[in-house]
Amino acid sequence: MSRKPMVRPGGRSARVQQAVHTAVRELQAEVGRPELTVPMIAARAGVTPSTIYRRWGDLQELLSDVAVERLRPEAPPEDHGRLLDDLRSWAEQFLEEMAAPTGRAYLRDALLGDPDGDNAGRCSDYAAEQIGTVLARAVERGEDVPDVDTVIDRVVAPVMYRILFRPDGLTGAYAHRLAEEALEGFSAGR
Amino acid sequence: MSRKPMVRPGGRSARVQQAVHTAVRELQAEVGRPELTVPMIAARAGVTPSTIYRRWGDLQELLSDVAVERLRPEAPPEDHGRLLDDLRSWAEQFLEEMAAPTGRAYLRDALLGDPDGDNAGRCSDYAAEQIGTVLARAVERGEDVPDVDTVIDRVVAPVMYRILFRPDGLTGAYAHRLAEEALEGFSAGR
DNA sequence: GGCCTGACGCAAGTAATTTGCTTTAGGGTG
DNA sequence: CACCCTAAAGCAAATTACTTGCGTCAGGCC
Repeated sequence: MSRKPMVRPGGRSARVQQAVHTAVRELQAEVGRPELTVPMIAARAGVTPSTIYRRWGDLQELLSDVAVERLRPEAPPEDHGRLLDDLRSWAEQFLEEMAAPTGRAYLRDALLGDPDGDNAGRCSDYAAEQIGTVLARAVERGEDVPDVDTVIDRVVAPVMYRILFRPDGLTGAYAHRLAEEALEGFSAGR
Repeated sequence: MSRKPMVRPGGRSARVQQAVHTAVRELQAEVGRPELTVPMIAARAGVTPSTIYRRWGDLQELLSDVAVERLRPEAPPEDHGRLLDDLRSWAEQFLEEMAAPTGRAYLRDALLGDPDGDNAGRCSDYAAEQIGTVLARAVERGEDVPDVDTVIDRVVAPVMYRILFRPDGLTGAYAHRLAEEALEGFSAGR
């Protein structure tokens, strides 16, 4: 029942979706997010506005789609050979990416135009996947590890909460501390 | 530099603000959030649309204002005579309030139309204040207590994260567990 | 009590959104 | 491979929302 159809690559829908997404990214860079309008995007994408309205409903849902795409991690987390180091480093990068002005903007957009919580769920899945990778590696090495959910509660949630609700004074050190505390009581704990 | 002036009660601005906020709440109940429009609110409040646009900028900022008001806690947390019980009970109520459809909607609105993060900060302050009260009482009793920030990281943040990103399967038991874990290592811990 | 400022009302102009109808691309079937 | 059938796109008119300039008024401050 989503407005985002599962289009096969190569079809016309796919080309339109591609063109529109590209147009959004280009225009975001050129004129800035607050000046963006649906007709402007449509013109750039070589599409009529009504197409966008019909497919995405409104600007916010479209931006939400684009934002989620950009929040998808591009590479698996770095491997430092030890859970504590992996998690610390991942948390730090995660925080830096999300707390940067551009990251925060994407995050807001992703949450914003998301009536059914679908895109938000996707963001959460990305993080869970990354953490799953880190933990799986540690298990492979024979380390004793916590649940993915525990790490989400102890690391991801605090970072997100602070980014969204109290955006001041976020440092890499904070991310490190969270990672360490999340591992207390496990073999990887300090 | 906010668009929300600190109007003294009794002035005309105050009356307009009051009328508009009331109109928003009434119409939210009557027609539902997605059907809300600025002209509709203006008509109900007995005000011209341009007044709303000039004062709030757009619908989202107005809704954000209204939402923050409704998220303000109405009473101090219950006193059960023991930190663990106080925190458990508070966390449960907090979760229930925020996870309910209406609470989630307010939360989203509050975050949503909030360019400067001002309203989000206010929400966080509300929670911090409530927790501060709970902890202060415990100190009064001679209990050993964690920081407000620790409780926020361990209880508030996970609840909020799940509400925003993974809205399924939230139960009071989860809130209890978070409260208990937040107090581990303190005199109130189980 | 009389100015002065900031906020509101009004109305005209501009831009965005919705909608009904037509056209077309491209997948499915024989 | 050609033909239909449907989902999605184009087009254009109608509606609705938003912006803006200017006149007016309330109410705070001498």
